[in-house]
Amino acid sequence: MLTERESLILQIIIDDFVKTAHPVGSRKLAKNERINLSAATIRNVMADLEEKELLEKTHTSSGRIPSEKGYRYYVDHFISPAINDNLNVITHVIQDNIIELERVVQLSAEILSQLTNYTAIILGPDETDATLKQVQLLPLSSNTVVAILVTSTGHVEHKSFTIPHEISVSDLEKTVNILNERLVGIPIVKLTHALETEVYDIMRKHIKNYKLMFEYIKNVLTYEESVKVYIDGQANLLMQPEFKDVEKVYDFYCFLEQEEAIIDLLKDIQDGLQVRIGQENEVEAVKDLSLIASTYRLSTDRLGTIALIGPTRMDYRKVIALLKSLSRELTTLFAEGQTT
Amino acid sequence: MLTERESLILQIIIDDFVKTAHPVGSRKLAKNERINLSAATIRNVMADLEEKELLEKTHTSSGRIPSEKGYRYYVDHFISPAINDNLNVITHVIQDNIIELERVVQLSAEILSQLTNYTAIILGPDETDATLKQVQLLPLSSNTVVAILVTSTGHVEHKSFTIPHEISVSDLEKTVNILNERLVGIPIVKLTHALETEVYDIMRKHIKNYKLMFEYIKNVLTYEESVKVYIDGQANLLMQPEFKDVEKVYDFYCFLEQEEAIIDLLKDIQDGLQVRIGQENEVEAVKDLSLIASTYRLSTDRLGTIALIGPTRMDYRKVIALLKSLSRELTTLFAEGQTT
DNA sequence: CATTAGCACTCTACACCGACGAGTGCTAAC
DNA sequence: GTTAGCACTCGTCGGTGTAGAGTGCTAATG
Repeated sequence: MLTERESLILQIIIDDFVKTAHPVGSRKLAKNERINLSAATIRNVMADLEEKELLEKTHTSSGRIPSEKGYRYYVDHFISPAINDNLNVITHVIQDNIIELERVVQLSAEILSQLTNYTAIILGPDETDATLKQVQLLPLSSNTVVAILVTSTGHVEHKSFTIPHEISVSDLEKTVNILNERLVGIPIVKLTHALETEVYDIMRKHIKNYKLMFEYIKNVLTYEESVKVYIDGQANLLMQPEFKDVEKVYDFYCFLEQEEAIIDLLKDIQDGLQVRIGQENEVEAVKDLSLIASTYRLSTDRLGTIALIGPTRMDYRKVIALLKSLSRELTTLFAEGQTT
Repeated sequence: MLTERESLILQIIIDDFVKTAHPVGSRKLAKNERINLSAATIRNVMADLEEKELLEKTHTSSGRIPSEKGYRYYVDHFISPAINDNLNVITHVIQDNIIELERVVQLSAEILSQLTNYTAIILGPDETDATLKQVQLLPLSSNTVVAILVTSTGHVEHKSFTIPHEISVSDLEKTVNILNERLVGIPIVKLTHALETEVYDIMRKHIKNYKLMFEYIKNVLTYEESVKVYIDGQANLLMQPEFKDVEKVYDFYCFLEQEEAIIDLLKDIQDGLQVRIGQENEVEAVKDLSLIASTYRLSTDRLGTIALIGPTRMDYRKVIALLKSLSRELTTLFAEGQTT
């Protein structure tokens, strides 16, 4: 445990470093109004804090910078969990009283990244246990068809195909009927299986070109990614001094290009708010960045994730308050429906 | 016009500079097998080429680098328009004989960026003159609805809403029927107008909460962006030496974050292949990069754009061949439908 | 007359040096 | 316990010198 004085100094050092990105020295601290100690005393305290691994030096005679452990301490002890000012960030922006869910999420990412100057990532809910609500095959021209697949959660997937002449319109219609009869209500992930056990035989009886048709249907019903990823403010991080060398930028951008990696990073964010500082992240490309993540609730059983990525030197207090507020706001927004 | 010798030297200089990114000097050129001249002679030729503004120096005693005009000359004179090797880049990759259009386009962008190490941008076709094919409102739970809108071109748009209790399921059904009766076949851009002239009165007669409902419908039918943008290989450019300073990276990435800007950049790419070198681009953020763009045809009247962005020091020959080949390939792919 | 060898010149990249300043740790005095 | 003072460390910045790559010009050459 830290003494009162140590706490104060650690806090001021972090606040200062977050602002300036320069190591902070004892003289500078001594000038701070909140401290009435000489530089020498402060040096002693700083030495103690360094011994406790909360501070680091960049070289033997430099000022101190917070270590990751230092940030961790800051987050755990200096940020009151009670900050619950509802900032109404979103509600302020939505003038329209009609809420289009996807748009709201996208907007949230935008706002978040603009307000913080970090990179915002929002995941839609995991749709893996949704069930099939409806299948539709709509012919567009003589040889193209658009297939539309709706899940119980309102997720819509569509694919356009060019189809061979062997397949007739009436066969398409018949097939859709069969699918809707047999497959509605089945979990998305089990569709391909159900297709083979439930549908194949029926198709064989009623459809002329059933083999070819079956291949198409299988393709339509093959579910791909289950989570939607929204990113905003990618370029923001480039302005941070920790990104001055292109190497780091490259690693990070490669990471952002892979949706799976992003999902991987955020997969174990459960209820509540999490802060992961530097090495605490398991994903290599984020190991010298910090992640603040929280969940929001689209409906009782559909959880989305909302996150910010920035340098470890990050304004945790502000970001945490913001994210907390936003995730709460999103949840109530989706729960209540529109606010007339 | 250039002499034989000048042509050769210009060509070799550009080829070399494209490979190494270092200014090329006379001694280095003299060693090239394709040239049997002394360094001094070459220097004279280079001076001539510089006078014609095809070459530049980075400082008084440096080797030469191509100017933008030099690249332009290279592209116009040294790249035979006849390169028509069908590389079958796409067809090689699609093992599956079922073609999902959107996936193909996405895949193309991926392949293109991987093969070239530049950034690939593909635009879907302009959908502004498509007409409405179908509207659907599917209730998901007591207070959520998903609206699905299909155009004649197979474009599917969907929006999820939370709706107030005042609106009943039967009213929803009635509304959808009215919409499909009255609006199918109308161009997307004119939907909001048609809604007010054609539908409002009918709704008033048949729907209980017609005013509120109308607001929702209006929202559903409001068309947003008309062109889809696929980007791949954003990070690629970071490896190019011309991106070593973060400033440039920042500008470029800000550009990529704005879809409108991208569409703006590519809007006047018409039939055929275009090469825009550096300043030839009108968009500020791309003024020191080069753009190679071509069109592909999804169906008779639906044109998409496929483009590569890289440094002006670019392997034009390779890129042009590749893009030509790919755009042709896409066009035939979509025209023929699947190749069984 | 085109080509080439030679030479003086220019400019960059790089390493090195020294001064300066910010900061530390330690010790002795308050 | 706190502070002033001092020696010491290290990074930054400007200047300086050298090596190397490259040029332009001129005079010699075939």
